[in-house]
Order: sequence, then C-alpha cells, then structure tokens
Amino acid sequence: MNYWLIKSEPDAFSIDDLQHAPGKKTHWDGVRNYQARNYMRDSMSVGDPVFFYHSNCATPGIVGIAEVASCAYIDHTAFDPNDHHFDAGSDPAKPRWQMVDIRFKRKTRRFISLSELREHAHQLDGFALIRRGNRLSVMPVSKQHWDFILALEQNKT
DNA sequence: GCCAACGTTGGC
DNA sequence: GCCAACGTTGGC
Repeated sequence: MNYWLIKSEPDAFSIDDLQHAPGKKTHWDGVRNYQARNYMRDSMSVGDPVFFYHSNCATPGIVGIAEVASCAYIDHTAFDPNDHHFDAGSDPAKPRWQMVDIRFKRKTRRFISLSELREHAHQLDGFALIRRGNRLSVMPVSKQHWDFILALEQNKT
C-alpha cells in the first residue's frame, strides 16, 4: 500500500464537492504531467489513502482524506476539444493521459495548513509538498510522514 | 497581482 | 542534444 497527496483548487473542485459527489466519488481527470501520471499509472492501488489538499487559494493545506477507488484508466477529457485540459497531441489510438477514481473518506478534524506543515520540516524531511518550487499535483507520502501528519491532526482543536 | 520555479517546446 | 523562450503552477 502506498500513501498519496493530491492537490485541488477549491474554486474548481473542493473537498465539499467530493463529499457531495454521487457515490462520494469522482474521476481525477485533467492531470497533464508525466510524473504525476506515472504515479497514478504505476504505483496507485485501489484502497490507497490520499490526503486531499487545497492549493492556489488564500490558505493552502490539507482538508480531508480520500482513497484511490480505481486503477488508472484513460483520461478521455484529453480528446475533447471543448475540455479545459484538451491535449491535441494525445492520439486516441495511443492515449497519453490517465486518471484514477477518488472516493471521499472524511474531512480532517481540523485544517492542516501548508505553513503548519513547514513548521515540522525536520520531521517531514523529504516530503515533496514542502520542497521548494514543488508543482506536482499528485505525489507520494511516506508511511512515516503520513503517520506524523495524522498525529498532527490530533494535536490541537 | 507578483514572481520564482518548473516543465515543455522548438530552433539550431 | 542543448538551451532559450514560453506557459503554467501556486505561494505569498
């Protein structure tokens, strides 16, 4: 089992949107980065736990926990010229992009901001999220870091 | 809105 | 294969 963090802009798709989606599930479409795709395609398994992170907003941070609900399959939105994530270079005969399904598990009992995570840079050493210039939208979280953040969640109210 | 960091593209 | 230019991400 692997642990993950996925970023979403709350204006586009928030943890509330996921919670209220049919079956509390959604297609994680629109990933157009090879490293992120490879993580989904090669290393994600059904049932893997996922931190749900709000990015590009007033206060970015972890807001909930989800799980991987499918293995990777073709992201058909890459073929739709009207889709925001359309990729003219992706040939339907040789699809370039994939996605997984994500299912809501719970909101974290409190918001864990990026700045708070940075305060624990020592314990979270190597965590991609707090590395400088990080832009990955799908990233692995080590078991140690996962457990540390879950413990952090219980720290305050 | 600014801008640093990054990934991708394309000329050579 | 190199690398400058460009577009995007995302924190602040």
